[in-house]
Amino acid sequence: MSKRMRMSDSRSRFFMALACDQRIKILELLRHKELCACELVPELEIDQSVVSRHLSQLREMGIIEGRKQGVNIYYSIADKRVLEILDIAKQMLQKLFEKRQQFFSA
Amino acid sequence: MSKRMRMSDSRSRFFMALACDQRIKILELLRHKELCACELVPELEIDQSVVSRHLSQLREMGIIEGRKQGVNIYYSIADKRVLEILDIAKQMLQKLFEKRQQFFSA
DNA sequence: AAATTAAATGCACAAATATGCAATAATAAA
DNA sequence: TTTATTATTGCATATTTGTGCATTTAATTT
Repeated sequence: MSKRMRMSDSRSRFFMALACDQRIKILELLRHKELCACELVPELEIDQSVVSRHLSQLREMGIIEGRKQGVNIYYSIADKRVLEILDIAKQMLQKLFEKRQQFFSA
Repeated sequence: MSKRMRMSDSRSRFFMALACDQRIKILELLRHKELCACELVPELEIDQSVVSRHLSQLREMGIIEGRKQGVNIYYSIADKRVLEILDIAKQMLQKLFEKRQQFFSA
């Protein structure tokens, strides 16, 4: 057993999957329509292999799912509740921003 | 600008604050009553300095807040919606677990 | 003032993460 | 079969993160 044991609880792993700009952007892009990796690459402006890995992570956590069609794999949100989480986080950050702004202008 | 630019979006930083066992445990401990760092140390079984840093991170994201009283700083949940997020994540993972178990026993 | 308790900070280090490049695998189209 | 397109995987690397130890700062108590 190492000195430090990170990521043993499932929820911390779940949130880790959301703790990345690109993956959040992927989820927002998938919010309304399914897309394949090759369509996501130009949007995210990172290497195709990196997009593939981000998609893997989200899929492993059951957040998205893939539908194979020909050479493509079309991804979509597997559990819509993740969108609820994204929305609550946005609200919380908005509130925090207002509170901090108020503090600095007082 | 470096080759890689992580963590520029506020939400990814927010989820990063939740992407750690100890910090989730802190939030669960604070769910019903406020506690000071010195009370959290024995529960988490990590160094006092580390607990202090975890608390800082959660506070910076507006998730918890501290109330100073004497030498102690009593921490509590600043925005209850984070508990909603924790609960939704738990539900999602439970569902995922059931789905995967079903898959492996089919 | 001195001692005590609590919290924060500087420093070093191991582990994890995101990334790009290159190569491979899988599938469809010619 | 060959070619083209798409997705995954192996490898190397820079950055980030979590951690502990030691020290410092802050506040109370003696």
